[in-house]
Amino acid sequence: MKRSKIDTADTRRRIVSTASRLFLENGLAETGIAHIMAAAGLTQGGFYRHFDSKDQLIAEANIAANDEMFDYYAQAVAGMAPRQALDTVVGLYLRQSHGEGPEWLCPLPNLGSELRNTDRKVRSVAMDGYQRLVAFFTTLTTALGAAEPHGVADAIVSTMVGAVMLSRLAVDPAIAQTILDSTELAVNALLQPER
Amino acid sequence: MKRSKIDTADTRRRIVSTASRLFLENGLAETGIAHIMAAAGLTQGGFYRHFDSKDQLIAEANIAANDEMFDYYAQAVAGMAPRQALDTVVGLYLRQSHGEGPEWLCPLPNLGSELRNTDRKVRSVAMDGYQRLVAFFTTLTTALGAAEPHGVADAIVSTMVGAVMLSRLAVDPAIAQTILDSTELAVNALLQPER
DNA sequence: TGTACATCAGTGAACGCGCGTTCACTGATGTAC
DNA sequence: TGTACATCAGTGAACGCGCGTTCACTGATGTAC
Repeated sequence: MKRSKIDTADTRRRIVSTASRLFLENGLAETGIAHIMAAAGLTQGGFYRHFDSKDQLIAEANIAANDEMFDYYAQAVAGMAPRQALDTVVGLYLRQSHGEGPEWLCPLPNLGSELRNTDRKVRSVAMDGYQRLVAFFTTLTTALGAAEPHGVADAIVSTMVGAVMLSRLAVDPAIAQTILDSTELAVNALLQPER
Repeated sequence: MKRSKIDTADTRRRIVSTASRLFLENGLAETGIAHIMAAAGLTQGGFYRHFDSKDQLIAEANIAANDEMFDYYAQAVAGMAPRQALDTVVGLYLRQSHGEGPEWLCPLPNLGSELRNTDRKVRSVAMDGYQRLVAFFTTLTTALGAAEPHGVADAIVSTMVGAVMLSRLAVDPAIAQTILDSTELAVNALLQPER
């Protein structure tokens, strides 16, 4: 039966956020429409009242994931000095969905290689997330007086993305932890002023 | 009809190397058995004379990909001093299957997030590749007198894996190149002796 | 060394399954009067 | 404000398709004598 506009908008948001979580946890190919809709408390037939295709949902779910991560950052570093803000964000990124860490997941390390075989639209959403991360860190490295703020920001992002992807692939939790620890040391080293 | 033992072994190797290339280029889920067999000049029915399952082929294809990469490294750096060897391997890794670069692909950045949802066996093959990369770089950073050779090697590998994954996701080739360039700068910075 | 036969690599069709997508239907909502 | 009707969110079943896997069959190879 028809639903009120408010209910309809709620339902749509619920589908997107459920999908975002399932995609990030289990991968795009592993997560079917029927599974997403069931997890959102609906049946699969209703999906196409809200979205044209699975690809459209993938794009929106990635936008939502990025927005959630950056909103979290903005709140977490409000009022902090640049160096403290940078360390905080690196720590949050590396601890994403790891026990005590924040609950969001970044699409880049979690879906990375699967995103390569998607829509142009989805890829550009993913790269937007990348550019936002680099811009965020460039602001901080600039404030810290780095000689090449953009290059350092690029390197920090690549390192974090690689480290999170590898640590989630590791079967042995000790290896996963070592990877993350080495990344924090490396970020510190990259921020030492040039000699 | 039955084939000679030599032909049979040849066929098996051809299937593994064809599969390795297709998996790395197009992803595990995108690459079907029928597609692999056709690319190897066979029909899909013959697949199960050589392998028990697609998962077994994925594991073997990843082992083959790792072996090819490390054989290439061993040849490329033979006789080089540690610093030159390290720069050479970083350059080769970052230029994998990019125009002028080497033709192999490393499973970590190219299949990364897809490997997380596979067999325990496949995951451990992938992590073996990671450990071999770290061991390779640890030997070099130790020879270079780094204060924390293992930590630096870890960071170099995470950075390279993240950078290659991101550069392959980038729609814009200029961005892809910037990511790779920043990575070479970062590796240099990580190798500066501690102050 | 020659012959008769069992083996098994490879073929091509078929299997069941899960996927994304479509569709006829239901009935509360929102609108027109 | 009240009523009659069109809209459309959501249901549940069905669709076609491609996937991994199985199977009966073929005929050259390798083996036993």
